[in-house]
Amino acid sequence: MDIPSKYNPKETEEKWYKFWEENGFFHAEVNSEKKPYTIVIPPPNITGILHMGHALNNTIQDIYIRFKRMQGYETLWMPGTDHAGIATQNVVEKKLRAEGKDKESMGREKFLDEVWKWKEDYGSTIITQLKNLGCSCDWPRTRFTMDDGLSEAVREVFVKLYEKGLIYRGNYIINWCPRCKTALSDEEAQHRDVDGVLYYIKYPIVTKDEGRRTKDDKDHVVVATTRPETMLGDVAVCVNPRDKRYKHLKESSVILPVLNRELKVIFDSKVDPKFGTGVLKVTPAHDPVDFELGVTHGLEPVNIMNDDATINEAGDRFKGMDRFEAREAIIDELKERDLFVKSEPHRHAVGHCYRCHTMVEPRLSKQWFVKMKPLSKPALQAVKKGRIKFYPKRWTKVYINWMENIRDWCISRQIWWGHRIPVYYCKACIQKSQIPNPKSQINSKSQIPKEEGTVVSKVKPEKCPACGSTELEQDNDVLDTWFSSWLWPFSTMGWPEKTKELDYFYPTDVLVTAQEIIFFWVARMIMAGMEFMNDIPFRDVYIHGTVRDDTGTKMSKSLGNIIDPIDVINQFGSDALRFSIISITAQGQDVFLSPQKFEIGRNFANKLWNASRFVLMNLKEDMVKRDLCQTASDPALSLADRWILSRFYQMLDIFSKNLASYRINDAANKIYEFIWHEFCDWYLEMAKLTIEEAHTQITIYKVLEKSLRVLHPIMPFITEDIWQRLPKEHGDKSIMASSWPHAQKAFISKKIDADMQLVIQIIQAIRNLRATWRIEYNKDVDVFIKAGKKGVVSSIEKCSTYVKKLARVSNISISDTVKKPSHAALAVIEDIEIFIPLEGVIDLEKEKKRLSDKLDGLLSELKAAEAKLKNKNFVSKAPEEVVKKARERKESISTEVVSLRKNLKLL
RNA sequence: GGGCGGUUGGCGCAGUUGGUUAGCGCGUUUGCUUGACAUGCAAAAGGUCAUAGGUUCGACUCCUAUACCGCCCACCA
Repeated sequence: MDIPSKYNPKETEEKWYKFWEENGFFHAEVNSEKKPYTIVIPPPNITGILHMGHALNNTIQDIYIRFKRMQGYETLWMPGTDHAGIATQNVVEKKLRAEGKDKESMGREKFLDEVWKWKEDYGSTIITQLKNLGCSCDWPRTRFTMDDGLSEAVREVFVKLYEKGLIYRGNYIINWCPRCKTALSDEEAQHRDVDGVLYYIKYPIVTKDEGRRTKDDKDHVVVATTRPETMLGDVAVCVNPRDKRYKHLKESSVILPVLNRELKVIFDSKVDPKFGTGVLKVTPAHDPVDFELGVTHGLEPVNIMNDDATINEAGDRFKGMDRFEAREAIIDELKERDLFVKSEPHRHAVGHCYRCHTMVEPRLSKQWFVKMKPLSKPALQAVKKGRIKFYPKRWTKVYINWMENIRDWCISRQIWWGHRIPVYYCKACIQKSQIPNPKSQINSKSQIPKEEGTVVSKVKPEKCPACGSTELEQDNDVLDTWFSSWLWPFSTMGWPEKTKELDYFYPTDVLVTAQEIIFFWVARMIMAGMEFMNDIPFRDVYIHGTVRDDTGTKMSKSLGNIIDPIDVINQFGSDALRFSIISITAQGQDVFLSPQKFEIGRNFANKLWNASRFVLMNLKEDMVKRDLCQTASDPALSLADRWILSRFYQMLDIFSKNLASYRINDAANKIYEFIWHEFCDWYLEMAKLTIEEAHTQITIYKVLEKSLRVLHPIMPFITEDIWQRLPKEHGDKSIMASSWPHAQKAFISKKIDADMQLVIQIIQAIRNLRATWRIEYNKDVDVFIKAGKKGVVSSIEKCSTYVKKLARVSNISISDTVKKPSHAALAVIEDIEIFIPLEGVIDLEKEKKRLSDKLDGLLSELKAAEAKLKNKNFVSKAPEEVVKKARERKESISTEVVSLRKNLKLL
């Protein structure tokens, strides 16, 4: 049988991937004969390129898909990408800017054409890369969140939720990214600790009743703020009603410095007297707490910022300045007017845009929201009742905690790329209607009144249902990308149509994802599944760790600490990447990567390749086409044969159990251990003795062939390549279409394991003696074994050929009563004694001399070490570490002396 | 402020319900080009499992506290 001496991953991977894809092995169809097994891919975004997180995530999914496929399930792995509204728009805008164009002058239609064109050109990079990784996705079913079908699902959901009163439009404080110029959801604003400054500013007091002022009262209050520029929008100052320090302010108002506006003093328990000075400036348009205060105290918000966070006309002479510029300018002015008290460093968490990392601005604006509380209830129940299980379990608590404190979801985005909100406004009706005063509606239980002149519809209505006007305009905003992703498990299968796919493949079996995405996606998918499918979207959620570099920092493009999976694939091969990353990722733990970690997989692939080469070089085709079960009863089977079969079936059992409990690294390491340290290190070496014989031929073939099948989900390419070179006793065209090995408990024998264990221990003991006594590696020795009480004479005798071969022994004498030969080396295993007579094997005199020379050297070293430690100056003055080391050194010398003396005695 | 994770030989990590000798990879030392493999083989050195208590016949494993590192969530301006 023909096999190259070097494994070439690149060539192999291309060849077999093409073979699998062309032969339709990835494709799943509704099949009533088989049970379905479904995974939906967490859709990567079209601007993305494959990173290590993807590599880990998709390797895990591919392992399960291949495993279940071999177990006879109809496996669907649904692939796709998401349109990543903000990210993609940013990328295309940047590209256009480089070409001297901008989206405003192009207009919406033309700009969107450009984005679609960009998507055609670059949007499938990641798909190609997933193929390089070996992913066996059902590519003909590939979906995109802006496909017609999925867009239809989005509109359907919007209308349904609106009609149920779960979608509303309102004026609230939202997170605003001044760079992307759009609203963000709470999840999209990522809190990061920032070294800020807390500024203390005087607000002069205007007292209506001068007579009530005492002499001690100051003529101002001091307000502490981290964002002085927002004072342009102040409408009040607020203190805690129980704060005695500020009782005198009851009838007063204060003057807003800089703008000289008169501000009310209000009292509210929301203010923490312990923070700053206990006086809060109230800026309803630019802070969520202040907004709430504004609502309860009936204050009209003053919006001071444009959409790019520059100051608008409400900021008077600061108009046009950037928010940070304005901050400086205001502080300067306050200092000039002696209204500035002090500033102190203040570390606090500030939201940042998750797409461009710009500091987000809390901003009052009119947006669309989803009311989440009603949706969260069934989703919470599904997890609490155990219908959906998290692995590792601890994420359950994180999920429940978030769900129980869920807040309304801001879903409108002021960008163009995405699903345009299916809402139409009738110009005539809107003019007639009054926009209601903002009330604190977030999480409120009351029904939200629908605005007049607003038509929510999947298709553009011909005319306004109220007044009949045809002047209808669609909302300019688009929906949050996650508003389409949360429907993914069913929208990809044709929902809202009742398709046979949905019926068969839904709910899916497992969702594999990273922790960052639990709130963005997992939680919302569960809510959507319960609401629209009336069923859970998946049964298991496996949360794997985050991929970090070897210093523990999260890998990210901006930090430049990326290890590109494609580089690793080019250098070591996809199998090596897959095996390595799986093997070092313990369940749910973060994984720290460095380039050399991928050598694990490369070396393993090399080992497997060479072992297979050895087998193929020695295999006789006509001898292996036999049934293993028939062979099992063959008395000719040797101890080694029986042992490796016993070990294989134990490994198989543990491997499957580990996969079932999402302990994938354990599974990977189990097969690694088996192939390398049992099959190669021991079985192949022993099999060399009887390689011509039928029992060895069949065993070696079966164990290799089955091991390849077990390893295939993790290392699909190399296993396919070797498998194809094996003699064909099976009709399968591909290993990926072959069946998973059946568990055969009958082959597992603890007795066989123990017998072999003894043989291995004896061989290791003899090798150890050979090394310590410096016996030339190719010199055969005689061995005397005194068997202990356990009566192992016959069992050792039976396998003495193994000992002879693997430990280079010419003669073995075993009995219960062997006497210690003179000048013999001794090893002990429990009550078994092993002797090697050294006369004639090594030069005894020379060895004696070598050892006593060494002993002399050690003794003088010991003397010196002892003297050093007796030196009081050294012990008291030298650093503790040094003294400790000296002590340890002394200890190790004395133990060496003891063993050397013992060995000398033997000579 | 709340929650979670980690602390195991020089380095990076496993250790599933508490049970004989705590494993793996890298690195180190020694020997080996042995007809599958030097991306390898053989042998070896190296750990009081962060600290202090507790439960138990028995604790790396369970409980309590402490320390350090890291992550997530959060409207103290």
